[in-house]
Amino acid sequence: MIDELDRAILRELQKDARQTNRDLAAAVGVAPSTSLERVRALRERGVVRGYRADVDLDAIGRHVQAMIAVRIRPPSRRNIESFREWVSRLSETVGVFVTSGSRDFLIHIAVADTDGLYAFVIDRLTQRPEVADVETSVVYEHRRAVPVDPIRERRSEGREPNQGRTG
Amino acid sequence: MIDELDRAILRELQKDARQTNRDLAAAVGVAPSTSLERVRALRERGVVRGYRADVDLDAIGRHVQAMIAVRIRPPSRRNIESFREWVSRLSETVGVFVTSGSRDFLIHIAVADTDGLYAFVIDRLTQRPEVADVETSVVYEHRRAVPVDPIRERRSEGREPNQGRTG
DNA sequence: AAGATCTGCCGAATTTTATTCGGGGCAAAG
DNA sequence: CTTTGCCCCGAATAAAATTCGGCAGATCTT
Repeated sequence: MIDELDRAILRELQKDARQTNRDLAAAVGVAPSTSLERVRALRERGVVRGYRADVDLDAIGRHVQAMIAVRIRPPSRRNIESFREWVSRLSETVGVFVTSGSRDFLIHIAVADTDGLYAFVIDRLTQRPEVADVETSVVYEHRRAVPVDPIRERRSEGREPNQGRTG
Repeated sequence: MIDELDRAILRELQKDARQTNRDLAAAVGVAPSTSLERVRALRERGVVRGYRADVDLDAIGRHVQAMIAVRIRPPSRRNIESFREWVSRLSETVGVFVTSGSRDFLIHIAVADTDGLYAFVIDRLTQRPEVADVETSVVYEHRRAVPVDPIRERRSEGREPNQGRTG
């Protein structure tokens, strides 16, 4: 389903999703028309959901990031989904993880300063009656990785990419 | 520093970082040459760090995601930085948060299945002597948000964008 | 208040890139 | 050994990015 050429393309598009198709083709070692077709297929199959700018939160005035663990009581579907929708829409929210374990949500937020962090917790979160418990951790650093490598790939029946002629 | 036009551009580039500059210009209501210049400036100033493809982890065979809280003992700079570098490079790792609070790291991973999750914890993490405590939470869902809106903006001396002539 | 100056926007011309499409090689199937 | 299918390639066309001279409005200067 996903061959080595696809993976190479995904790696490149993680590094720079806006590089020209010519550069992409050169980087992965195929003709531009080939990489164009592969990228189109990856999008159509939903492997690539889209392309996003990577914005420096500090540069747009959000100098403080935090991860907030929240417990919902009772953790009914109704409460979970309702809270998820609500928190996703807050302007402070950068990401939302719905989790198992002792906490139901991990909310990644970015705010202007520590006052903003405090205000988020005591003004926003505690507004919600289903929020039973909150634990805040300041995020000192956040790094993203490039998850494209094959993970203990189960042997698939798919063909490897045809190398064809090279001239 | 960041005016409303910049913010509109950032919002658009969150929706689709690969839309053509013409479309971007139309979406934010300026000429293509103007939006091109703005985007170039945003990149040069470091507001936009780059552009990344949004890859569906499930579609590339990583069916299980988890958030793993790790405590490092002793939490010395040496141990923290060494662990951060090491964990960032693992193929399972999607993101790494360095945090305050009772845990020093939050590691977002994506693996093939629950076996892979178990293996990550007992084979990888416990290999490291500085890892004192590990707590795993399965991630049922992960949503990203679009953090571009102004957050309690301090009044800055920057000029608002000149609207100029419209014809 | 009037002129000078600066900033940012515009639009046409040029350069670069994306996109399309017919054809060929390799591999598996018959 | 022939057929079939898949993937890749490269040239031609269409579309987009990029450059740049010039203008409008705001601010500064005198």
